[in-house]
Amino acid sequence: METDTRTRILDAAESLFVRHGLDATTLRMITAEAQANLAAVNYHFGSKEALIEAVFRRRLTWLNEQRIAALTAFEAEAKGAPLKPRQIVEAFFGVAIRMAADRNGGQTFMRLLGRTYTEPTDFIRTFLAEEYAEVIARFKAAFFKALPDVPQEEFLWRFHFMMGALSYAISGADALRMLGPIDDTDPDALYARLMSFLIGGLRAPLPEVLAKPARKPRAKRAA
Amino acid sequence: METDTRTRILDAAESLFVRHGLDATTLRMITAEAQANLAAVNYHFGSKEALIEAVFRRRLTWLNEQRIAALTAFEAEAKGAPLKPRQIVEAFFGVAIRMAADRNGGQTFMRLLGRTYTEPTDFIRTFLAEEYAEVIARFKAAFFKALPDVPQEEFLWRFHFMMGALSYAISGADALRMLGPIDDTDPDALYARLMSFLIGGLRAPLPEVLAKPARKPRAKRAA
DNA sequence: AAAGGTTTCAAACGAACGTTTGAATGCTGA
DNA sequence: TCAGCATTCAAACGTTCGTTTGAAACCTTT
Repeated sequence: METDTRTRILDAAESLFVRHGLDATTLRMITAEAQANLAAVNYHFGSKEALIEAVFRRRLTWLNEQRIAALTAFEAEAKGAPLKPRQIVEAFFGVAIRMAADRNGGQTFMRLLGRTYTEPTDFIRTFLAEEYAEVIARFKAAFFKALPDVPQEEFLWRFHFMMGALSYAISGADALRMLGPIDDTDPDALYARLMSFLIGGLRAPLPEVLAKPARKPRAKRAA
Repeated sequence: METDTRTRILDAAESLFVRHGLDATTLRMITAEAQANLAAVNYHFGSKEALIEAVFRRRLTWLNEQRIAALTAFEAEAKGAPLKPRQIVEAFFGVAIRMAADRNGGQTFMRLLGRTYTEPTDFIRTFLAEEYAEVIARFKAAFFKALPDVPQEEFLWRFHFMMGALSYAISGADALRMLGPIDDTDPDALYARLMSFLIGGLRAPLPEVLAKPARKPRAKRAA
């Protein structure tokens, strides 16, 4: 066998989680694809939950380190001056898009990660919150410094929307095909498209609802 | 009992699907919350899959009818002239946001819907594609007419990104809390924020990768 | 080559799942 | 009032899940 059992299980689990979801993927499917014995999962990882965490940790830790490294590089270059929003977006989302383009497993993993942000399962939420704590703190600080005129709450929402766009850009390939025939094989084009969209949304004029009017501020008769 | 068993099951299922996901929600949890017998699900719906479809169909059909009605109203008003992009965005995303603000079940449902776009399960994908076919066709046509200068493929991607932002705006409330303490109780503010972001992204300048350069068009040394 | 620790394996475990059954109960129209 | 259909109910069905077990196989070290 080329690689050891532990790695083969991680690869098979990652791939199957993307295709069928976490719950619908059984240990029997995983061990079959990994050409390992059923008991191997519990031997090497302890439980299915622990396996899931291991699958995420293997790449997510690295991804967030890359993000922080990219941000740190920009900050060193700026010598204390605020960064340009485009640079911060690049450090956070660009790194992710690039990892999603990596044929060596990164692609599979990012599709999994994208649809896991909104996963309701408790232990996953807790796990993700821990893994993201540092990177979120760093990027929040950088953005607040770069956009001092944007209210912080306003920015957090926009960051949230940007995460949604990223998530769909990466893992919504199937949902995308619902819209019509489309080419999603060119990672450079995807990178350019998403960055352009994100910057556009981030720099959009602020909505004028910062103070709440009477009842319905803009009750358009649309529906 | 106030409502009939069928409706109580639909309500309980909807609520539990949001909290635990489709797979992790068992028929026993549903019937317990609905104060119904376990066999009632199979009696009234036939199977768990059929129940899931019923939960979605109950509100999704209505939502898409509202979207088409809103678009039709704008088009009648415009008398053959292209709509303003803002109007089309309003008709598609505004209606969804408004439904997500509706306390009477719509809120719960939209959170469920948001995280189901990327669901990998086959029968759900097929079902959603059918439910969306008409509304997608109508809105694609309207957008192409309104933005003749934007390449169609480019627009489809932006529409896809916008769906991602909408999805997170509605169902990513938990993921949002990862970013810090934030108020997501004001639907009018959410509406204004998302619309502003979406229009900004939609109208962003086109990326300059429409023709593919040599190898790496912008290989920034970011990471 | 024997010992000791690590990894694999086939088999089985109890628990929980969706579904089915057949009898009991409720409701409606003649 | 009572037949006839619709609904509810407790119980059980067969399956599949994650996990455990104890022996076999493998690999290293002396």
